[in-house]
Amino acid sequence: MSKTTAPAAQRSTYRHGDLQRALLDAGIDLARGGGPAAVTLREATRRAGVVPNAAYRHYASRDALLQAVRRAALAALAVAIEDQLARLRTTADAAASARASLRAVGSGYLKFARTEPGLFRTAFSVPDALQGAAVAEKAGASGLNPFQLLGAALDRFVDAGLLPPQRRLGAEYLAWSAVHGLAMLIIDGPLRAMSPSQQTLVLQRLLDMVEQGLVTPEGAAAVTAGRK
Amino acid sequence: MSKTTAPAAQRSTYRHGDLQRALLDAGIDLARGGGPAAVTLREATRRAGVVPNAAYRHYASRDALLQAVRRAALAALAVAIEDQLARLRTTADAAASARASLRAVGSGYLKFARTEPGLFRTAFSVPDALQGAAVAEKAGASGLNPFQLLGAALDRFVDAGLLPPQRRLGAEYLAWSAVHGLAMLIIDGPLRAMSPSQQTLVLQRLLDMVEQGLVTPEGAAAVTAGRK
DNA sequence: ACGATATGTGTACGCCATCCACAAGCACGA
DNA sequence: TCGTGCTTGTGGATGGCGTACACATATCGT
Repeated sequence: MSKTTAPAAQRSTYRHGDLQRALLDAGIDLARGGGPAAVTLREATRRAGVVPNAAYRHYASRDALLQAVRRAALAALAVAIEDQLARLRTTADAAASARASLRAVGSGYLKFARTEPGLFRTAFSVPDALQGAAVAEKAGASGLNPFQLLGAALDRFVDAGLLPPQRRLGAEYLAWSAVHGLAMLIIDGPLRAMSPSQQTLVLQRLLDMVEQGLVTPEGAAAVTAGRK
Repeated sequence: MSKTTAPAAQRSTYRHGDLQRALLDAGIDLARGGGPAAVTLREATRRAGVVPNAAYRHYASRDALLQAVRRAALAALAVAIEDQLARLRTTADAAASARASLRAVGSGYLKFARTEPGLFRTAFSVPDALQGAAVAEKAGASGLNPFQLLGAALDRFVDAGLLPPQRRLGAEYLAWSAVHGLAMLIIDGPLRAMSPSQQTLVLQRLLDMVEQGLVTPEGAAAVTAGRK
């Protein structure tokens, strides 16, 4: 009876359907709660109702799973940024809307870091392989990169004539560094204790100064004139 | 013979002398090579020539040891910054020397991040206790904090009349964020692949823009006038 | 000289990643 | 239709890790 026809219950669970996806989801959930250190093969498989070794059919190692979670976290950050961008009302004033979109990117970035610290930390955690020394960069460049979104906001500054193209690259690094650095300092740095309202206020002032650093004197003059 | 007077060799290793320090040194060495994940109680005790549990007489947990290593790494970063500051030639021009010291802090910060990525990552890694949610901030504030050094550089901007005091706090956040963020992006972010020479060039331009963001229009005018 | 205290040892448990051999389901061709 | 072979999950084992508990040994104050 048990030999020729296996019990249906056992057979139904033997094939999971989409274990790869289930493991990834479990990993994301773990990262959300406890950062990269919390995503463990055994717990992920446990949540998927499967034996630990089953994971190896879909991910070469724990680090491979973590890498997938990292990509997902990065994508989630990008979505959060796009959310903020979508909130913007369209305006005819190119300069104003360029500034607005930079602010949207910044606040989306920060909001994600604050509301999903585990995922944020995971997104920027270091793969095991890189811990020691430099490693040849892999392809990557999957769609919807947060930094690309920030770059797009800078494009609008260039289009609006606020930022001369030859200063574009330096401006990009400044904006990346400022926003990312602020998020890091707020997440686990000396700014951790600040209240959320104060944090957004700091972001506002920081972006003011970034703009002041970005905008070429002539551009700034033009804007000031236009504002009056 | 073996009862009344124990053999000297055994007695000499039973008391380690300064195991606490030895464990910390081992931990620092491990962090240097492999980042925070590499500092493990068992390996540290192994290097100190002692059994794993001995560590618990000096550190309450692995995380406690890691915390000590973090503090040491932070102090090492501060030393690297002071090194760069010490290289500066003294000048009468207050404005010029303020700018120079900001640059020194920035390049010290970045140089440390590049030459000691393991320690840098360890310095800013997150204690286990904080991984999930916010936690009441402990005292900390030990001497020689990198961020205090950056603050001191900004003091000189204020003293030189380049930065109005009421903009001081925002300026501090901008400078922190920009420098720290750039270091992060270079260590494990999208700027990892850049050559060191290009990285320092980016730092230069970034600091230019930070200054431009810092300096009040009147101050800038004064400086420009003075330069001519 | 002796007892309290600090420091290191031994043994053990549970969690983890990972390796190997095996079994169960499925897909496709003889 | 019945294999035959590939994919996916299982079982069992190994070694590393943090950590708890009981024990041994050195040192120090009285």
